[in-house]
Amino acid sequence: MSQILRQQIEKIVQITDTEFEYILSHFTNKKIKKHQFVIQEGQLVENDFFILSGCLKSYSTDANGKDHIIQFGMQDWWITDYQAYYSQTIATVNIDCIEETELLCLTFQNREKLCAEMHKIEHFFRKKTNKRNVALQNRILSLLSSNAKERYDKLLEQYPQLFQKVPKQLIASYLGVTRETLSRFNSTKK
Amino acid sequence: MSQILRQQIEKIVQITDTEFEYILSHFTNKKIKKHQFVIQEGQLVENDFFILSGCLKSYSTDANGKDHIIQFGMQDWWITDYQAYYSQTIATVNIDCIEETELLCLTFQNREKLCAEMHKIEHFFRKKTNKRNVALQNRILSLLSSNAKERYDKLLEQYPQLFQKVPKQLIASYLGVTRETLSRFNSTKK
DNA sequence: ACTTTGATGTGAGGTATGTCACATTATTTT
DNA sequence: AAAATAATGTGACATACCTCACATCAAAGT
Repeated sequence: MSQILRQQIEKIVQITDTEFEYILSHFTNKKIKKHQFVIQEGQLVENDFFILSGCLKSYSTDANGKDHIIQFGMQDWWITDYQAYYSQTIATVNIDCIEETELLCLTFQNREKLCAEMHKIEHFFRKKTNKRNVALQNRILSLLSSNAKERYDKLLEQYPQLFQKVPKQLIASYLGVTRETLSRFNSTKK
Repeated sequence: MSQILRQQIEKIVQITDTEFEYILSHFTNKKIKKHQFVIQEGQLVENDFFILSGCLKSYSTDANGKDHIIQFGMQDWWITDYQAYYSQTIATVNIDCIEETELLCLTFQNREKLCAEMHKIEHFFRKKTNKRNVALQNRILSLLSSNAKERYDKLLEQYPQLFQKVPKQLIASYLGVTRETLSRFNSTKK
């Protein structure tokens, strides 16, 4: 199962069996049931999570009690409260499971240790973060330049797997619209 | 002037005079006048730009010919079309100068060379990108959870310097509202 | 200094999306 | 299988924001 991580790393840098064993020894395993929290607002964020299987969401609750989805997580993706993780402070977001999920957990200390010890790994994480940057920027652009329907269509096209796992009201929250508006896209065929 | 770059690097990793000289030798200098382009849609993106002085904007033009500001750039910030830069493809955005600007230019090849040769520099760029990630994510959250007025107030609070250099219509574009809506915030005092 | 160009303000009316309420249909849980 | 819970659809109405039009004011180029 943890081979998924190795595959992801090896898309960017080549590593030996021994090196992978060593890297993996810095992770811990966690299995989490549906509806359970991985990170809760106010808690210290110790880990970044690599998703072996399952599905999660990270979201922030605003002043009016409304949730806004920051990110979904599925197999092969990483998820945490990055703001809190990188600065080792308390979470401002919640992360919970949409379905039963298996994670590899990497503490900040272990991440920095690996990066310091193995230049290759620092390279891997840099490249990974670069990609994340581009994705985030595209989402901003989508929010700035497209209406709700266009954003919906684009997301459906880009991540069809997501729509099998995630209820539409969460998709709506991710896109920044109400579930009602999103629902009406099915009838209105413009 | 290029000491600004050194200061930024040394906030994250310590380097010697010789090391800095070496790093700097991988940059080229560029001076650009107001209204001139640094990157144009369709061109190959060779450089990432470190801003020594001045002010720039990067923006994307949508299907209806409307511009959307992706990022501003001021002293001490980096700017480029990251999607095109990281994948060494052609630009989908434009970057031009809001006022006369002085840049340090780093080609992708030189960036990768420095990162490969100096672990410290790879570390620096990783940390830098991490921060950028957090900023981008906060902007997404702001677009999802705040109305135009709230976004405006937050930006004004966070980057007051920006409002001295940049016309309000560009601020509007960055926030994802029309200049008219933004203008009305001055009269309406809610 | 004058002229052009760009930035800002403001009114009137339009539209996409939000809100609330309730019905219907799936999905879990017992 | 029944009961409870969550997800979805849809109507009526509200509203934040957009569009277009024109006036004013500031800045830049000659």
